[in-house]
Amino acid sequence: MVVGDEMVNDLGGYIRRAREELKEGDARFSVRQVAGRLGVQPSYLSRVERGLEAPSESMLRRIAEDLSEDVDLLLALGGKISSDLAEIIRKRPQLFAQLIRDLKDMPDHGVLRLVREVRDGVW
Amino acid sequence: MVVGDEMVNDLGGYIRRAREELKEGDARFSVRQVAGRLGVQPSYLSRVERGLEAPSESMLRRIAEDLSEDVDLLLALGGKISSDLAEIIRKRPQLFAQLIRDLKDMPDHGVLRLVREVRDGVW
DNA sequence: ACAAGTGGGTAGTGTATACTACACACACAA
DNA sequence: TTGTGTGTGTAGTATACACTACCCACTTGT
Repeated sequence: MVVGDEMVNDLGGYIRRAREELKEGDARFSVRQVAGRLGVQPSYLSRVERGLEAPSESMLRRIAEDLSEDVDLLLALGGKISSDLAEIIRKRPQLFAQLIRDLKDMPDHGVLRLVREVRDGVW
Repeated sequence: MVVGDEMVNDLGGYIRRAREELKEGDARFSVRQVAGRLGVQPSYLSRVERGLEAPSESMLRRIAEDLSEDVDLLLALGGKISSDLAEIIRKRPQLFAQLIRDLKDMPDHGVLRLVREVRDGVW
């Protein structure tokens, strides 16, 4: 046993709901078949969906792809941050640390405006 | 043995330089004494400084404090991201993912301008 | 000569991570 | 009633992480 038989977060529930939804009308989304495509044991996927296991980043990526879910969201629910983002931050740690901490309490639409500004090359 | 006796990054060298510099004029910054204050074995600190060990986040925080170094920088050199930043990102993963990826290639002064904008509440 | 301090070598340890292997109980269809 | 599919329970495992404990060789001051 791994995580102490205690719930980890709501990653599992999210994955389960996503899979079950896909399963309506497509039998290829049973625990067994998804697990098969992921290359893991069905019981493992089952435990993940019940929040008893914390999958690795690469596993979460495979799950996200198979279920057509957003990778960053799934990683976040799994308590991880995409390694490419981590690398970007690690290259300029103080700069990004400052920015991110300042953005902590900014509402979504504020951050989004910033994103657009950057995108449109206002700088 | 832990890391395979191969260099991990330049975290060790950075720490060593910082410590040696402090040691000029203050004998309280020998490997032994610093290790003592950190609550670890001298040989462990020695291995860290030679890049043979990857210290935990809390250890890096203690080191940074003892040597008056920047925590975010040391964490970055150690391949980690401050857990408070990670948490901020995990709360709005897609939003921050987009922003950070867009900022990847922006020069420092560009990001800094953004930081100032946010700080001055331009939004 | 000796003590005290310097950095370093080697081995071992407890705990967590990220899984696998196999078996079980139930439901439904042929 | 056989077999095929569903999800799940339990146990075990290989590897990595983050250190500790102890010993060693060398230098420096008295």
